[in-house]
Amino acid sequence: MTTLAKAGSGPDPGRDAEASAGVPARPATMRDVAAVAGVSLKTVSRVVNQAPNVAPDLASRVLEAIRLLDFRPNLTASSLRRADRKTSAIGLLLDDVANPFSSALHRAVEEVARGRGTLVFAGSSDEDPDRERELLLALVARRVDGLIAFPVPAGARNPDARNPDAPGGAPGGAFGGAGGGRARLLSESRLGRPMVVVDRPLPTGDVDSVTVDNRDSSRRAIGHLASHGHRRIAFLGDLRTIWTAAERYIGYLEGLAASGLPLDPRLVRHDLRSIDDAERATVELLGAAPPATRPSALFTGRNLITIGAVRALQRLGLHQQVALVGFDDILLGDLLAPRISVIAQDHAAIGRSAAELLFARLDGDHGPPRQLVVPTRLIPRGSGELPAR
Amino acid sequence: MTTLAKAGSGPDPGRDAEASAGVPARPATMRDVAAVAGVSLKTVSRVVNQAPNVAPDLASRVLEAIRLLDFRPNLTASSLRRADRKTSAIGLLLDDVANPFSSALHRAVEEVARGRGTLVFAGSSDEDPDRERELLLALVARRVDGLIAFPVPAGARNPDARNPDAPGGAPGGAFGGAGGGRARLLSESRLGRPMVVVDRPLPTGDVDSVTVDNRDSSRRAIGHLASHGHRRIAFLGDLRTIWTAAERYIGYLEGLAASGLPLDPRLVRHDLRSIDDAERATVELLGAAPPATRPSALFTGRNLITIGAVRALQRLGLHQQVALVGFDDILLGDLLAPRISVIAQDHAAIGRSAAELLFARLDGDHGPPRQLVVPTRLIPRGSGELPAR
DNA sequence: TTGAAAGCGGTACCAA
DNA sequence: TTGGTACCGCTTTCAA
Repeated sequence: MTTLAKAGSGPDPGRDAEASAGVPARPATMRDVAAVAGVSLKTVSRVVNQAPNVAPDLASRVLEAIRLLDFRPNLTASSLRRADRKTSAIGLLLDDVANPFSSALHRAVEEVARGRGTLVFAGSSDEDPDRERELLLALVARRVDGLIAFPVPAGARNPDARNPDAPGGAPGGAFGGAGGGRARLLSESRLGRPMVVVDRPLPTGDVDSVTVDNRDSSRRAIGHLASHGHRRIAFLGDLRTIWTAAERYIGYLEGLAASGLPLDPRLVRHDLRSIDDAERATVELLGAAPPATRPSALFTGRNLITIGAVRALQRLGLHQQVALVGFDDILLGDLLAPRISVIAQDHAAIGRSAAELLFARLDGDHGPPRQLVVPTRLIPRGSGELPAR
Repeated sequence: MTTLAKAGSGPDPGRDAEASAGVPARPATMRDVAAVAGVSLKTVSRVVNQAPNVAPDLASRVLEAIRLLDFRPNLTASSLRRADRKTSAIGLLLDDVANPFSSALHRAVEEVARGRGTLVFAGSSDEDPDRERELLLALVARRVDGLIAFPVPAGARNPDARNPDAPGGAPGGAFGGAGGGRARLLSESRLGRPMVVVDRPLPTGDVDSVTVDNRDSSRRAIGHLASHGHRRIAFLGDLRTIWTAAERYIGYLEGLAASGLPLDPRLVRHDLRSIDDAERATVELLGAAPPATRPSALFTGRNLITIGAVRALQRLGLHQQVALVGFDDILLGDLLAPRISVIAQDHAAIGRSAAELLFARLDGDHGPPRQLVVPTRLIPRGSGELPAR
């Protein structure tokens, strides 16, 4: 018997359905392969996993059957039984997968994961604690090996209290509560698997994190503007409850102090949440006020704010007069006139570091929590070098 | 006995490990919950799945045990046995998750998936057939319910022939071949699960697809420029082997014809793969040539090309003279001077349509393949309305 | 070197 | 209403 034999445990009614009408056939299993190849299930397993010590003729029979049946291994079934329990999948919880910051980080995480044969589940929290919770539970329900997450700030909005039947991946709604209520899932770190947070650390500080030196780089930005003669530098920032926004503001204050400049509260605008907010605030700062109280330079604390500020400057025709340094690079910032000077975060490095840290944990690193800080880079392109006056 | 009883099948050595040292405990199972609650496994299953007809007191005992053990259902185990076999996960194969087009589409897919309790595996093919294949196999190995993919064009590069031990999710390297060689996996559609392709259809045309009306919108763009008096309109496009690039070029030709303009081959540049390529080509078109043969308007076939063209125009100081319409919107295109007129693709609509189509298939829609076409929008912002001369 | 049997964490089916 | 038992596709253990 040199060719394939339909030997083994007799005819296989399950697979026969394949030949019939357009009904999608059940995918072939190792058992099917074993039956067609006339070997045991275990032998198929050995061939699939490239185990040593399989007779060449048996192996080739199995390979042939695999081809014939279009068999593809079921990793979820295998991970269920395997000793290491790994699903070779990780979860990546971003604020918004479509945000350039997030997607650049995503890409870097993907690269590291790929080198480890791992796939990435990505999701957007929209800074909503309920969405964060829902996603986290769905990820854990699928037994991801680990998690990388932008933690949702504690004070974030929560429009409707607890959706009664949220469409979470897992049925049932009784899980994950450490005594019910709106407990923050992330900080509990009771998810039972390694996690690395990015962009901002958790208040508890007991979780691995990767952030940038927000404070120092903001201080440097102010120093940079001051070195070009600016003495009235405005700050435009996001919600102060957001850790990064708060840090950048502190850096601003430190920068003023270091340059011997006084803080003028009239030059500070917090809580800007959108491009429009920023545009309005910029117009206010520059338009209404008497000339003597106007800023000659702006420090914008986030990319959306930078965009709004640029828009306002252009509208007012002041883009060649008022200097600007923005935190976080903006795409095409080098096509504008003047080109926009920024503090660039290395999103790829952040993602790479986070992924490498996570995989180190998965490899058994049980050391104390690590707080990595990735450096930023001040890119002078023109807008930050406009002289005062 | 009103409180929880450690009844059932006696002591549970597995769970006892939890209390010991810092060793991460095995996650609690339904069996553990059953033992603690003093009920059968099946009753726990009923409670978890919110099945009707469970006595309230039993249910609350189970809930209490769930809380106590921090139990979280294992969806992968459940999907293995469940009749529908659904993993509630889909695969999204993009060219690059960090590309704005892709990530906007990703976000839209995520939203639809979320409404269905489904998570999204995202990956980047980089237009590399080997990466595409690797990702597809990894996705199938995890038994995603369906797939949404940017198909890698047939003629795409393939730097090194078949990596001998690619770190694919699945061990072994004998799968997916329809007879070995570099067979295109996507077009075979032998993955055994529903798939929707986006951006470009498959040559075979037998797979659901969502694209935009590349040809018509390009024709409209040319008509738009012609209506502003332009008679010498240049075309700058990507590789002609890419379907979208080819369609847009045809639209360009049709547009010229419709406006009664001759085709001047000297105004056509194909195979531009990067911002730099486009910048160089634009400089060539406008700089070297004698004035009479220079274009008064540019039609750029892709966002990277548009950026390169803008950069060149600015460098040459021609940005207020030479008109420009670009295919696909560019972020911040409205901050430039002049603001850039574009044919905007509705990436969110593409993603939404693709996801809805996919879920319709998952719901049992067995109709013939559908080829959806999403309309585009010509956004006049200034650069496309500069007059000729 | 090969295979039989148990079992991973759940669900389906049927009996009590 | 509740529980027992087989079993999903695969790996592990151990015997042949």
